[in-house]
Amino acid sequence: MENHPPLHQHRLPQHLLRAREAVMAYFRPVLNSFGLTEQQWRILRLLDDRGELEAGVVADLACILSPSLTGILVRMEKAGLIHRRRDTVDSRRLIVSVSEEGRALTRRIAPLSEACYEQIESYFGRDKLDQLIQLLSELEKLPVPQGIPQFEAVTEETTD
Amino acid sequence: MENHPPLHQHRLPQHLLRAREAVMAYFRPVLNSFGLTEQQWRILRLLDDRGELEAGVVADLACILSPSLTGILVRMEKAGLIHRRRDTVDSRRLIVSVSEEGRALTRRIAPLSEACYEQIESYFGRDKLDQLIQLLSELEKLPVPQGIPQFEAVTEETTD
DNA sequence: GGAGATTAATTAATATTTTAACAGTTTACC
DNA sequence: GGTAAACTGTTAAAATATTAATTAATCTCC
Repeated sequence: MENHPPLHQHRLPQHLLRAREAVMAYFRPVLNSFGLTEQQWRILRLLDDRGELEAGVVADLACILSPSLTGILVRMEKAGLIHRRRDTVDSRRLIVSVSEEGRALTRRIAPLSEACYEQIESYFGRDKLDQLIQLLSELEKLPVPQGIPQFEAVTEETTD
Repeated sequence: MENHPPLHQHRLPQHLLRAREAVMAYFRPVLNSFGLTEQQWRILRLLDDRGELEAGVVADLACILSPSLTGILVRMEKAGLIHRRRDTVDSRRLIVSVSEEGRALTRRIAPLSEACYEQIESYFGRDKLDQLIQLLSELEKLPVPQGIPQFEAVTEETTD
């Protein structure tokens, strides 16, 4: 029967936001100096790692909603970074892959990205970094909330 | 002389993004059902906690850049959630405070927010939640990167 | 084999992000 | 006392986010 403080004072989303902001302060200038946005870099690395992917998969993995993705992919193709084509079997699907130019750019940026990580590690420590990644990986696996159950607490009869 | 794997495979920013996405999946429907955006909710709670604040402070604490904040505050005032006024001493400064209507809305939402946290805790565990918050708090304190040192590796004369 | 449900991507409309440039105030310094 | 520098917020323009509606293709099942 312990009396815990309210959980919402944890401000988990805000901490995640601010932590990301602190980290991105290191990476952003590098990406921008190559004319890339954060989203474009996420997509480039994804395609470089996994080969060609369906647009929907890119959206999921890169945390970009499909309406945003449509425009981003168009601009990236126009910039020569990727190729877009329709799936021959199911022509609803859009298949995306990195171009040679995009791959070359990725290779140029990778060492600079690694240098950013080393700066961060030198301040934050390898152990805590690993520990943090581990916790985040688990948190990402949170089950999708079922049917807005939050409202049962409000719409159900008040039994007190 | 151990050979660590490349740090950039950690993908820290992406993990922070996806973790936040997983968490916000719980909160977003609640906020949206009250017609609030994430940013508006961050601002409302900030003002409810700390009383009236300068716009610049709101921007810092809520992780919103000032150009975005300008429009958001105008719309929030139009919606009756906040008040805006100029500082009488230094008329450059904009003072923002929550309205009665905004405060009432905050009070209605707070318990639903708490319910979301409890769902998340029941899955993730109190210990790991506390541990994660602790790590994030430290990461937020990363020093601002100094002068884009990443480029010394690229702009220096190629000696090969 | 075809009407209706489902899926994948796109368009539309509005809000927010991001970088840069700008305008109005205040401060500092001579 | 006046001017340049610094500060605070705003506007501008392009990109992205968000929700809803739409299009096109596939699937289901009768």
